[in-house]
Amino acid sequence: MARKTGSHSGITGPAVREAAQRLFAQHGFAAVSMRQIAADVGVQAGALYNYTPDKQSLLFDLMKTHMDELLEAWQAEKSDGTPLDRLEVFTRFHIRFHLDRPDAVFIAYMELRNLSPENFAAIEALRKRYEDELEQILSDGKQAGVFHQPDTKLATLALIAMLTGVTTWYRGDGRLTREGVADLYWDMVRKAVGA
Amino acid sequence: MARKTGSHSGITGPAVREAAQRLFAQHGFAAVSMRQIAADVGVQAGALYNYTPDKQSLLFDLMKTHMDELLEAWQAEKSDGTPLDRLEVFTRFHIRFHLDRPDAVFIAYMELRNLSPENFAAIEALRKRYEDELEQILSDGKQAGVFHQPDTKLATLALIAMLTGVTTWYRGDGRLTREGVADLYWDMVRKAVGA
DNA sequence: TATTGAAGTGAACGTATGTTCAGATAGTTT
DNA sequence: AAACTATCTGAACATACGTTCACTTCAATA
Repeated sequence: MARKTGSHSGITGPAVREAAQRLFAQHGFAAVSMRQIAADVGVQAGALYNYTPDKQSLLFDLMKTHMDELLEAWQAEKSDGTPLDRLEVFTRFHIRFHLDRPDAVFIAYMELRNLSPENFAAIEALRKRYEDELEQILSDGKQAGVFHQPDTKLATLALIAMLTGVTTWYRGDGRLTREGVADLYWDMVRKAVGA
Repeated sequence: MARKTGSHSGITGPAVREAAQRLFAQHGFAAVSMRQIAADVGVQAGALYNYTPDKQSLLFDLMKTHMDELLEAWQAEKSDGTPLDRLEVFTRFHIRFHLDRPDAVFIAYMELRNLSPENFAAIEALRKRYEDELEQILSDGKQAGVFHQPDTKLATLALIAMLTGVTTWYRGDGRLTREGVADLYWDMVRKAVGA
């Protein structure tokens, strides 16, 4: 957490978090040293401790912020239409949000092991809340007779894995636009639940 | 690589690889020390260097062996039926193979960043060969008019991500059997490609 | 029984780690 | 101009790392 206000030249809390996010995503949490992060923001290692109590908190802050933003963005985007409409909105939202934050997504999925037990539980709870949003849509759609997945919980996990996978291969300079990718995933999601 | 034959009490090459696999999967490659691996097999750190030239080679051996086994097992399992039959065989094979090796799968997907460039290229080539197996099935099925995915390459990546995701949540003591899980994934895969 | 040689020990190597802190630096306030 | 205070440096702390190696151990061989 940053101090009140920078008084001289100075780096910023966000700058530290951005550098950490980039480096953690590129090399992994355990493989990145505080000195590397410091060098990236142009400062000595000791100065980082004005912005974070320790390295572990830096990781947790990144993951917590990411999950909070995910849930908040979804609350702002979700709508009240038919299950089919809601599923399409969810699919396109998920693709867009994740393509916008490849580093944060990578960290959120890969560095869970490096969290302390309490921190891990906190992140898992947020992840579950997000999964529940999709599960509710699938559940409503099945009740309405428009979706036909035999197991709603498994379908939830399978679809999220499929959608999140986009971050592992999509490159902005490839043959597909972001909208094109979303269209194609939506086609598969809709069919997968039998709608 | 292990020496010819143990002459006294002795650990074994496989024992070292198994300990490394378990620990790498649990805590991550960079977070596990050679001393931890040594302690796990009941030996001092220096003794490990009778079985591997260095830590990096230990990781590469694990990933290479995993990918070789994956491709070899698939070659033994794949059949010559209709595209729909072949897709079902692939789906059930993938689920079964991956559920049998959660640690190896975890490492193969999470530790790519810790490989040297040459080692990375080698693993990526093997992964691509596996993806091509599924892509060929999807391509044949589309040509035959039985599958209807608009983009075969994306469908390949999406389906593999969906199927591989099973390792992140499946626990043997849960409510679903391995066969039940395979049935449910097969239902989604079939529908997702419009068959 | 004497010899061999692979397997393992335990200490050492140089280097790197996360974190702390006294002191220097320099805007801001009085 | 003086006092204040947030910021950053640079050195130091204890600990850990991957790797090497002279030496011991001990089953198998001759």
